[in-house]
Amino acid sequence: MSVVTKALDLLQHFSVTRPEIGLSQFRRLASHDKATTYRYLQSLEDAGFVEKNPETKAYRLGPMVLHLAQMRELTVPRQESARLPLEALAEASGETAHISILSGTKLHALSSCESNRHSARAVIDTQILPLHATGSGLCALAFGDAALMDAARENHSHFTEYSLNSIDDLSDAVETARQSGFGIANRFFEDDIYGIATPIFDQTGQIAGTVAVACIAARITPELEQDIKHQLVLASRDITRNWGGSIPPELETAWARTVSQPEHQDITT
Amino acid sequence: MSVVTKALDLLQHFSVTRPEIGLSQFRRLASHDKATTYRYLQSLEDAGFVEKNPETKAYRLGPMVLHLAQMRELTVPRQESARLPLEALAEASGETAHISILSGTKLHALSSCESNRHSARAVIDTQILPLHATGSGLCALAFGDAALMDAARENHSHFTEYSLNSIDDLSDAVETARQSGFGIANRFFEDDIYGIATPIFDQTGQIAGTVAVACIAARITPELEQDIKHQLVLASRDITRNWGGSIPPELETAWARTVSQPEHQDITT
DNA sequence: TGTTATTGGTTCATTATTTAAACCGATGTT
DNA sequence: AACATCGGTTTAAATAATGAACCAATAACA
Repeated sequence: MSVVTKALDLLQHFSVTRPEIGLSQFRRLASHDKATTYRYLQSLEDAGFVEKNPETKAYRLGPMVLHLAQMRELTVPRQESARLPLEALAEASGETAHISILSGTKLHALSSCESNRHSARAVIDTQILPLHATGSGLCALAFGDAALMDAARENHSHFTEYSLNSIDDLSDAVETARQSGFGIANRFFEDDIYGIATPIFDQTGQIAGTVAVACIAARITPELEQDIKHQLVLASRDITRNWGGSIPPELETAWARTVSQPEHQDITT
Repeated sequence: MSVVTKALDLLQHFSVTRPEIGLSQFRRLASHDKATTYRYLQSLEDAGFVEKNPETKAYRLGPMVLHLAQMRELTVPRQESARLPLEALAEASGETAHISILSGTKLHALSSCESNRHSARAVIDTQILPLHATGSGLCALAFGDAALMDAARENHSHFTEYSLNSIDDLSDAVETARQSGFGIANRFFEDDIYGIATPIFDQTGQIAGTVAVACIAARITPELEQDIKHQLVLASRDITRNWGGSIPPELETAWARTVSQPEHQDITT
C-alpha cells in the first residue's frame, strides 16, 4: 500500500455525520502514527483537499474537491460513465439492459445494450418510458418525489391486457417496488416483455434515473430473475457511484431482503 | 515536497480542454519518471480519483471527486448559496463575476458566471489566484491575517507590464484596498483584465473568500466602476449572510466612503 | 494550586519506500 | 523491415517516510 493511497484513504473518513476531524481523531480512525497522519494532512491541505477550520483546528474537506468535481461533470458525461456497467449487465443477464434518465416527470431512455446470447431480444425503441407501465417507471415512482405520482395519475394509458388499470393497482405496484427495491413490469407495456429495474442516484441525493433489464417474458424463471436482480444491484451501485451519488441505506436494506438466496437459507445474514 | 503532494498535483493537469491524459503525456506534463507517474496514477485510481478510459487507456477524473464534493457541499455549503447572488452580479455588471474561497494561504477559484451582454468576456480559468496580482488577492491580503502577506511576499511573480513589482507597491495596494473596501487589479495578472473584488466573511468572523468582477479593461469607465462597486457591495453582503457571517463595521464604513457619489467629495474621511 | 491527560505540532536516527534507467511486448508508421 | 511510441514492469541506488520521544498549550480535576 503506497503512501499516496494511505493519505487519500484519510478522506474516506469524512461524512455528513463527521464533517470535521481533528488530528488525534484522525490518528485513531486511521490507526496511523500521529506524525504520519499529520504529514498526510499537511500534504492534503497543500493540495486543497482539506482545509483547517480556523476555530476548531480540525480538518474538513477543502475547495479543491469542488473544482475537480466540476471538471469531472463537464468532461465525463453520464452516458459514457454508465456504458461499461450496462454492457456487463447485458452480458451477465443475457438480456437487454438499458438506462433511463429522470428529467422532471419524464423518464428518458438514455442508452441500451443488447446481449447476443439469444436471437430473440427485447429492443428499446421508446424515448419516453411510461411511469405506470415499466419497471423503470415504477422505480421512479417508488423512489422519486410525489410529483411523479401525480404525473402518472394524469396519464395511465392502457397498453396490454396486463397493464395496470386502476390507480389502486398502480399504488400497490409502487409500494411493492419500494419494499423490494425493484420495479417490475410483467408485460405491462409490451407483450412478452418482462422488465426489472433499479434506481440510480446522483450527487443531489435524488433519484437520477434507472437501470433496467428487459427480458423476453417466456424466458423468465425464478433463478434467472434472482440472478438478474443480483446483477442489477451491482450495476445500480456502480452507476450511482459514477454519477456521484450514493445508494440510500433503506434501499440497500430492501435489496438485502429481496435478493438473499431463496433456496438455501443455511447461510444466515 | 512529499510524495502525496506530487501525486495530487497530477490532478491539476485535467481541464475542460484536456479531459483525458495518457501515461506518457502525464509524464511530460509533470516532468516525472514514467514509472513514478505510473505508480502515482495507480494510487489515484485505487482511491477513485482517476479512472481509466478502457478504450483509450488514458486517465480521467474518477467518481470519488463527485462524492467528496457532495460531502463538502453538504457540510460546508458555499457554492449553492452563492449562485444566485453571483448570477445577479454578472447580469447587473454585464461582466464576468466570480467567487473565490480562501483556504489557508491559497485563494481557490470556486465558480464564475459570465454575462452575455458583450461577446468579449473575461473567462476565469485559473484555479489558484495569485494574492499579489488579483483584486481578490488584494482583498484577502487587506482583510485576512498577516500570514497571507508572508505568503504573498514569498511568491510575487511578474505577470504583465503593469504587475506590482516591489513589496512597497504591494503594501500600498493592500492599504488602498483596506481603506476603500475594494481590491483592484488593473491589468496586474492578465492583459486587458480589470478586476474589482470585495471580501466575504463566514461565521468565524474571518474572511472566507471574495466575490469579484473581471472586466474587459477597455470597457471600464468611472461610471461603470462605480456601478460595479455598488453591485459588489450588495453581492458581498448577500453571500456573507448566506455563509453565516457578517460584514465588519469598518468595512461598511470603507464602502460608504468609496461608493458615495464620486463627483462630490464633500464628505471627508 | 498542582497534577494529569488531552490537544496540535515537531524532531531525528532508522528504515522502508520511492526513484529512474533500462527493458518488455504491443501497436502503429514510414 | 526498421523505427517510434504506446502502456506497463523490473532493478539497485537514493531518497523520503516512519514513529518514539519530545514540546507547548489547554482543559479536567482534586
